[in-house]
Amino acid sequence: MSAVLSLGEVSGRPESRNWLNTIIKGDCVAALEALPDKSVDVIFADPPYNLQLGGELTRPDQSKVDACDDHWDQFASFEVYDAFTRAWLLACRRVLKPNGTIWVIGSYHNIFRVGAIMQDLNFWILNDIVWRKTNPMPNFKGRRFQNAHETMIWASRDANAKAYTFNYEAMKAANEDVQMRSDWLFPICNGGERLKNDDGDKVHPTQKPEALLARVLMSSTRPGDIVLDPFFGTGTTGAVAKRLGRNFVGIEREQDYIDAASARIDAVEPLGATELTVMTGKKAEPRVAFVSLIESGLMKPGTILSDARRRVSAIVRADGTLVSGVEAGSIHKVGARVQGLDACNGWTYWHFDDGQSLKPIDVLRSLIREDMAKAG
Amino acid sequence: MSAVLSLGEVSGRPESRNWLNTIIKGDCVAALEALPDKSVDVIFADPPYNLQLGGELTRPDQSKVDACDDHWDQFASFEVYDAFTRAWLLACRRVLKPNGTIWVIGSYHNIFRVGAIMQDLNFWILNDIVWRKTNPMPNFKGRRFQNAHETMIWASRDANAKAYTFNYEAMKAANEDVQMRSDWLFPICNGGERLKNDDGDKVHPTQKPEALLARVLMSSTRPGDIVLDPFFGTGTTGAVAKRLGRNFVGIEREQDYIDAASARIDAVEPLGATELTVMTGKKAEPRVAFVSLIESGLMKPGTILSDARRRVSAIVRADGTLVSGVEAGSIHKVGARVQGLDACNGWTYWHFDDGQSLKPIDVLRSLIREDMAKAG
DNA sequence: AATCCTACTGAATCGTGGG
DNA sequence: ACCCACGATTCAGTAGGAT
Repeated sequence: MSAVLSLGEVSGRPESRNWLNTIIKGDCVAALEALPDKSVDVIFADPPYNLQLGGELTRPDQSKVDACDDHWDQFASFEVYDAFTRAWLLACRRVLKPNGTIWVIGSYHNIFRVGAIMQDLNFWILNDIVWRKTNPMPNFKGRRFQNAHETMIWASRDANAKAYTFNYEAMKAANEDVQMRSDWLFPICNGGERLKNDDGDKVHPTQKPEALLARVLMSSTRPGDIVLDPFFGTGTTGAVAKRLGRNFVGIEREQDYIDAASARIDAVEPLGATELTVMTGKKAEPRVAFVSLIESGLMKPGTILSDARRRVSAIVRADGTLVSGVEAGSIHKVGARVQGLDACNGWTYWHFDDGQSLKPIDVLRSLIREDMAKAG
Repeated sequence: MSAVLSLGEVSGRPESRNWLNTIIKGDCVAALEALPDKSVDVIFADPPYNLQLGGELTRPDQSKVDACDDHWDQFASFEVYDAFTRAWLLACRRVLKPNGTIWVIGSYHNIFRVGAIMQDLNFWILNDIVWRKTNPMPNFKGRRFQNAHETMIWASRDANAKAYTFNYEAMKAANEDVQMRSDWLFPICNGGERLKNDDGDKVHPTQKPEALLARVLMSSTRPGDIVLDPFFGTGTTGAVAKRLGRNFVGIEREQDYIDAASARIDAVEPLGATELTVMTGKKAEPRVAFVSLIESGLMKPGTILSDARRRVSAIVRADGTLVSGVEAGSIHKVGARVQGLDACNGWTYWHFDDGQSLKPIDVLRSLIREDMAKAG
């Protein structure tokens, strides 16, 4: 079974990390306070939604809807819920690395309060993501629109944390080569994935689908990252993290949920390194200085470069700068000046003649990068 | 031109309503305070989003993105924005009829604060609606998911206000005969619908598509209702309200927007009554007592009724009650008892044999209702 | 064997009107 | 205010048994 730690067993010493890939049993805020500062890369939080349900709800066939009326979802007032929310978000903030990000999922019952508090605590919202359900529960009384989605807030630690992980190219490739949008379509957690106890009842009333977590982790973490889930429940976050080669830490109060999560995670087979290689765009690739083309002999000083239509030309100087008429400077700056623009990507703007046709100098950069990759 | 009222011209006397189908020029809160209590059916509000833009944003081709950097979208802090939001929401609340509803649209920059404040002010959220854009602006820097949606909150005045308007049947009919979901797909406003000035520049930076407003008003208002828009802008709400046979009131500070809105609304041709007839369900039809079937001779005492499969039968008594075995009572109560359920719609459960087949007694109720309609 | 029928279920702030 | 009768209202999917 996956290790389960009681609160007293958690080592707060940064070098220990005995809490890695374990479930910490205890209150969310107390457990968070046992973890060291700036120790996790990403947090996924699925807090109580504070549904304020009235009486019972029946379907048109008079069957009863099995509502989420668990004690842990009950709060006396908005004030109490807000205080709870502020406490766990603040504790999360301390544990999060400076360039880490946090995801919080909710519905209209709670997500507005959560989002406002996140902003108040200086988290910087990067996106709100809509999980569109393919198969939501209908509105049985015909008094509202069918509540067919939930909302996730994705935020960095603060507005200045620019170096958070976002696997833009991988998301784009996974989405027919267009940018991944802020609305995602997934079925609710059903069928074989849904954990049931011996009586055939669901173990947890609000188990999230693994596909949702997989997209969250694939987009905002790298293999080996540490993912914290302060409301672990039956461990969807842990199961997906393990499968995707990420480390997890879960916090959970209820022993039933811990037992189910632990067994579930044990059964997960991690994917191999090849499957996990994240598609990266140019951003993640090493920077190449234009001068290194000259240094490596791929480009000779004095070479004449031009734009794709040979309307503008420039001469390569030995120091890696370019001259075009009166303009001199980097490939980017000169490219911008000759076009009268503020900026320009010189790698794609400037071309060289290889004897047959004009090719962008970017192809030479690719050769350099291949060499860099071989060198490890 | 549509009438434009200055603040002093607004009549606060309930019987005057000289502000109907006008644009009130002035500050939002001040103008709201000039309107009488409980005087509007629905409010649609598109408040400033408080975008906190950093520097300029350029596309990959180095063209500049024309951001919404207007003075009215600038707030010094979250506190200032919150105070502003609370003030206009509170003013709206007083003006709203007890069974009225309010729509507020926003993005992740402001919608969480707005939603939390709405809850604090005791508005009762009915749905959050996601407007999915078919053609959102891309994320040019590749650092986030494409922000492809905006969020609307639909709320009643308080939790006890149950008699708000929701045209459930019309929405369902408009959606391939399944319930309308909380995620709506529309293009952003451009092309001929987008108002441009003589220079070809857009008149308003955030003009909303008429299709969005049309669904809002078709779902939550009836012809003749009064729709208030406290941030009228270029009058999309007014134009759609007029077209759909609803009355509008707009509040706007900027003369340029007022001029554009006024001319725009003048050009709108209202639809006729036939086109505007709202599809309704059984809920809207008059109640019929089962005994009136007997009184009118459509059903004779002693008739034997059964369920659709002839598994259960019952005898009609002269007083409009039913007997089935030991159970006796109304068609609903006996229907529930014989099925072991808490409730049952006797009109659809019980059937009679017309010599050819079993028909639900509901067809007889329809005949009664036809007679009632003829009689006026 | 393939198809059909029935039962069940999912984070739900889910009615109206007369006495 | 509460109480109670009336009677309106569901989509996608899974599971298992019947045809």
